[in-house]
Amino acid sequence: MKNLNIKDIAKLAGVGVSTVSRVINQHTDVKDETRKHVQEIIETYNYIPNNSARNLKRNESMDVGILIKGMYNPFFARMIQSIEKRLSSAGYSAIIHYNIEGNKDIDAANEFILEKKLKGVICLGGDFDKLTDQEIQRLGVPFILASTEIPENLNRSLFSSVIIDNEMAAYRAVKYLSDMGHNKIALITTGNEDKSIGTIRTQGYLRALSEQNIEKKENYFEVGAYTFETGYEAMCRLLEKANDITAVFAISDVMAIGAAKAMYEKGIKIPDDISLIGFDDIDYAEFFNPPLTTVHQPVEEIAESTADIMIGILDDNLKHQHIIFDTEIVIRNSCKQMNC
Amino acid sequence: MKNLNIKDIAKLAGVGVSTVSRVINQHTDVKDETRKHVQEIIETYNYIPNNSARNLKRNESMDVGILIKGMYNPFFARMIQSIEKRLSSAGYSAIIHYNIEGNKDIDAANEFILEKKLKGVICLGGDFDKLTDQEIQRLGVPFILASTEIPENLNRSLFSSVIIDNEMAAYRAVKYLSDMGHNKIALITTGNEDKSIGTIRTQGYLRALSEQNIEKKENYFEVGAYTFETGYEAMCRLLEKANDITAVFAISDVMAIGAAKAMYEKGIKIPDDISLIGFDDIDYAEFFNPPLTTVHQPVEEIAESTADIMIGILDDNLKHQHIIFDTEIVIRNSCKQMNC
DNA sequence: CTGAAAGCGCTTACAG
DNA sequence: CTGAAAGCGCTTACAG
Repeated sequence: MKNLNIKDIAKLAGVGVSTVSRVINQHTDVKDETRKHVQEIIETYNYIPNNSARNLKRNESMDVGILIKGMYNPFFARMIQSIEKRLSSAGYSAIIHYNIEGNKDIDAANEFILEKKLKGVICLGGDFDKLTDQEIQRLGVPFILASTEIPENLNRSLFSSVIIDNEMAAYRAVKYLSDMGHNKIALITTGNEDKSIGTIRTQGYLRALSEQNIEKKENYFEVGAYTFETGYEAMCRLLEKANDITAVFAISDVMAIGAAKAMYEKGIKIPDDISLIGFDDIDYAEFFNPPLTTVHQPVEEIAESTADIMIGILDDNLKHQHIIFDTEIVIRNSCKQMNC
Repeated sequence: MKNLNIKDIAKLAGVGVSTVSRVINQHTDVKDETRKHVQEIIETYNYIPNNSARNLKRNESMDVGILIKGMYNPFFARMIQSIEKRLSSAGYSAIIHYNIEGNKDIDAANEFILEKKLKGVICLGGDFDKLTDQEIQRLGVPFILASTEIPENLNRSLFSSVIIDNEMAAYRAVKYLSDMGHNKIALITTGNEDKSIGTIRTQGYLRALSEQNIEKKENYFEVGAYTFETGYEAMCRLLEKANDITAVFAISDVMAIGAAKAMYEKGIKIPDDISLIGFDDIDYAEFFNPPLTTVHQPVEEIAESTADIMIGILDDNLKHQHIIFDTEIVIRNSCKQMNC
């Protein structure tokens, strides 16, 4: 069964293709009678316009692309919803595209723009380590990076960014433990494949140690990969090689919770024996037992700012801007003052 | 800065557009020298072919679409990865599309097929309540439903499905509680907006009660919406209106964990005071405290079967089939024998 | 091995 | 209010 095209419908309806097109696109300048008739034909034959052809011909859309890397990020679903809502109340539509791991993000953005004739692109996550000014300029539309580390060498006037200060947040988390009297603080971080966020959070940990004059110990380090299992395994290794630790900072809640499992299995009580602090404040954190002390990510705010910047640039020729949200530690019960 | 098209590249390279096209598409019949030269021009000018034009012109692709409804489903990310891997080792590519809530799934499938010239479509989740044979036939390509309830009135030879028996699984979960001596078993399910899975699991609960001659009580029912918060709130209400319950069956782990939080807050111990059983066996279930007894979803198996059926139909003219996976209860520590 | 030309299915001036 | 025609950027026979 061959699919009908606009020409077939025009013939069936006894009108020109332009008229069918006008009906499809809800143009007002069609006689009511004609419109109804064409609509009937369309429904009867279940005609669906071909999007490729539309995109190809169309000079312009009202669409903003959301390019996502990292399907597992627990925040992205909520951020997308929030961004989508704002964009649409400003008259724009969001088109979501998940970029495959291993695909260069800036190239994906470019293709996305060309194919969908996008008005702008928002990136959630992604690796822009080697991004150049030239590459950004080539996009030709407003470009916003959200929740990803941005290279320092870039010309800031070419793009926007909405992030948190990961280094500072990690610093504060570790400082918090230190202030509670801990000086044997292990770190569960991510490995080399994660070039951005994990590395920066590790830097915050190191700065806190050095400012508090706490010696950095090699055996206090372990590496996972943003999953429960790897957090669990990392903690098992830590308990083997560093049985004197009194606190653990995991750079993601998911890994923190995996680590907690390892402790329970060994009969180690949180926070009585070891204090545990995570990062992200995912939904689970609050519901974990004991509720997990962690660094809160202002997910809604990031999403809303991102959308607002895009809309601002598109509507008012607002300039590009760079927003860094402050983070707060959410104190729950998984950390405890050291006995003196 | 205008974007270059294939014609511009052809001119710049001093060749015809067909040659550029051949280079882009890795056809073998181009002189090495020519190919290299064209490739250089493409890189220098950072030419990116327009996908809309390609899709429009192309008669056929080697792509299978994965149409997803419900970004929050914790399993879909893993399923997609698994399906993608299998498809690609059979020579097909997966194209992922997230359908927006409120959009009719069968229409989205149709558009998707037309636009991308898909060889087949796999649906993860989605609502096919009112699907008709005619609508399936109109797609014109193999159609597989995975992890979603399928209407009974459909002609089974027109599509495939890979699911678990949700009714039986829920039945067993409740039977398990009953076998442990519980007969005051509350249910946290989903509301009317969830027409498929929630309703079926509720039916399993009801059948277990009736077969065990346990009276169904209105005040043992509460409704949430697949989130922690709604699970928590549902449990709070349950504790108000049904303080004699000894067990709770939540139709999703996420809600079960929310419910657990409510119990902790009230000083109710799991499983000593109330037993708790969930559904899904999400990663977190094992790491919860106490580890959550739940119904395991064979996620990998569902994904692999789905991919294999698609490949089979595409390659060997295999027929459509309907697979129902058996589920097992994973016994952890959140349920306890009643004292007699 | 290469190029000119037709055509994929639309939208949009343009003319009426 | 309506239709014929050009053209979006590609791919693919076809001819050489």
